[in-house]
Amino acid sequence: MKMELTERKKRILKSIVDSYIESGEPIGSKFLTTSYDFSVSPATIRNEMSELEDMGYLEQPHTSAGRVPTSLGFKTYVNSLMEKYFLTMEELSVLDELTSFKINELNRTLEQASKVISRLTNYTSFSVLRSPEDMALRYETLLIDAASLLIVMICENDIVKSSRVKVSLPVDEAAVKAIQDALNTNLIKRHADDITMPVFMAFEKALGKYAHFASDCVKAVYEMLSADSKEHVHVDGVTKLLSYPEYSSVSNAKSVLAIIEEQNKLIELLYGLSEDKQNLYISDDESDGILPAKDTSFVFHPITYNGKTVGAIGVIGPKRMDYKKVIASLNYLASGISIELNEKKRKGEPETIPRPGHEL
Amino acid sequence: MKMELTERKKRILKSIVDSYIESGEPIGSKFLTTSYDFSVSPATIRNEMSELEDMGYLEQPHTSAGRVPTSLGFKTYVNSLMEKYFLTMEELSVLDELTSFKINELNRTLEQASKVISRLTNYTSFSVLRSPEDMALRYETLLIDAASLLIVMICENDIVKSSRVKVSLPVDEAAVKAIQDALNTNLIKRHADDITMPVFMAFEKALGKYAHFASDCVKAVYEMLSADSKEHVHVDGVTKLLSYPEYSSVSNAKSVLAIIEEQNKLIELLYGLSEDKQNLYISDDESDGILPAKDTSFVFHPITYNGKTVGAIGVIGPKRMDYKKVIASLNYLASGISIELNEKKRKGEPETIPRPGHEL
DNA sequence: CGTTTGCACATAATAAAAACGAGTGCCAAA
DNA sequence: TTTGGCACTCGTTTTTATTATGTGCAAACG
Repeated sequence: MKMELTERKKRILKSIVDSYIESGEPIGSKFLTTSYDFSVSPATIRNEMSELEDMGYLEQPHTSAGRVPTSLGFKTYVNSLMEKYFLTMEELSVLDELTSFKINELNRTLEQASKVISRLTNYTSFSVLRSPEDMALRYETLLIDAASLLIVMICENDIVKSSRVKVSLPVDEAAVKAIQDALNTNLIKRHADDITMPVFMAFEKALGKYAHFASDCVKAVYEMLSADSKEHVHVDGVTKLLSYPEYSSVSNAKSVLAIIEEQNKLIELLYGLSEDKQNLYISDDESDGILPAKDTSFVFHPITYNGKTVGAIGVIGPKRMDYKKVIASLNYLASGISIELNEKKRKGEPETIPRPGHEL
Repeated sequence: MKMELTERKKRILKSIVDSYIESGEPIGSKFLTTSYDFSVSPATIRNEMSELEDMGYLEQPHTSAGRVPTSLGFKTYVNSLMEKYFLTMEELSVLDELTSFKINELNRTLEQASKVISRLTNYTSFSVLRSPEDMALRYETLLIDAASLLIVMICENDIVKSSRVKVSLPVDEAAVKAIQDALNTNLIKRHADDITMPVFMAFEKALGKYAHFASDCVKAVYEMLSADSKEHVHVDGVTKLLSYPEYSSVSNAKSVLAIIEEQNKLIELLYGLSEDKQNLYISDDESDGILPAKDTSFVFHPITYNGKTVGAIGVIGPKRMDYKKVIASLNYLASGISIELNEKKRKGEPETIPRPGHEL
């Protein structure tokens, strides 16, 4: 059955999705004619709706109800039907809170972004900071006192981690220097699992007469790496989900909360999608396997740094969420963060830019 | 109306609470006689129950139902009636996972503890890391390259933070040294808000000819302090709550989830209670103002370090939670963590303890 | 005087039946 | 191609009846 998506069908579909987003209730033919002025009778609309249903854009919860957009319906709505949303001044000022409150750590920036998004859209939001794979790594060491030294791990993407190492034998500057050199030649792998026994032994050997510090140092590095190499997920506004009728049944609420809590699922999903260059996921009722949450959709936007995707911010909500607003907000924030990152990078080079006065 | 809590009343109350914890349903007189062998008739039990109700230990949801313990009932149960719970070998091994996987940072230790507790008890768990107020503070600085330096903040309680400062004018060892000295004399206050304009100016003055670095450095310190001086809350096993019938109504679920999300409330509550030397909170239906969650209780256990309370781990669940198990688990874990902390402290002093072999 | 027995009363939970209403599908006519 | 009319379906709500459980009380018992 081949069929054309005529102008009128488009308009009807758009109206249905719009109305459904607002009300959450199935949309009937009569409702459409009264509130949208199609200058045709309900019966005509019914015919069109019937065809839209055959084409897979709509479906009926049951015989005697109005119609509801399918996932396909929502997707085409997002991709070609919905109008652009222009953020109001108030909304922009909410979003700008983030960038005005400058934070060095990407980690916390993303958390803040998530908070802001949730507040603005009234959906649950999340942020993911990817593990910085393949980024160059180097170490600095610092003598703190005779019993402890500090190992500083500096990653290409500005992230700095440090760990204080307490040792039982006295250390001195020379030892610290030796440790630094040994670290920088032997422990430059990015993942905690890369530190195998041979690596450890090579490191120990490189330390020479300071080999007795090897164990403590490697342990510290191992901890820093393993804390760093896992993705950091942050979720905000969980309770907001529960305000929407689609989650008024506890079983539904539970399934979506489970996803939120099982953050690995979320990460998996993001990875899968970002390969597809897609950034909208709508959970299908036929449960395509990835996520078992009914009537739920995910929208997210990647955060890039130097062309690489270093994270994402996004929104989780009912399938009928206000996509135009959500997408507009995510775009705005995400590009803001990405720009800031890149600027910071530029600023990082020693270029003798005139400093602004102190701001506190 | 003055009344004695006789032995038999105690036994009846205990039986009721035990049964109610298990079933979650109101307990009737007949049920008690059949399952507990009181060698009296239901009518006698009824009389006793009626008196227990007058005394405030029990209440009836409605006329034709069994009885349910009140908050007072639960409290007396926890304080004097319930038997001690002995953790099984399996349970101990779950708990011991935590200590076997040694982590340096208190922060992550508490998170892990929270995870373990949630898994073991099947309730929602949380951990709070208090802001380290009044702890001594000092700085180390490190030259990274001509365009950036590292400020390391070392706190008495082993927590080390660092921030890389990028500057536009070239720095050298002398400058770094000057910065370190200036920091250690002028910025030793613990809270971000303590950095006022006069403090900043004093710091700038102390820097002498390196005053142009002042702004960037103070900004970095400010960020570290403000990230540090707020409490860190971690919550685990949220979805587990929803399995209990008391949260099958969405409104109830929402109210308790709101608390979990509004972490400030949680912190407030903990502070309030730890002053009272109490560590059990049962949300009263009359809503005593602090927390508006029905049928919910909180149990937590402080984590101490050098006698000071540095945090807490705890459990949130239905009022009828399995207190004996929860309390036993919390005790075990919390004391384990506290001991480890204190040991680490001792180990920190240079005492030339023979090192164990490397463990990876 | 504490305990027991028996019975009436209250009420939540469950089930079944009835009335309602919103919306479609289809057909014949414009 | 569109429209009005109308029967039909099916979820929702309301009503009514039924059942079950546990208490409270009074009178009887040891």
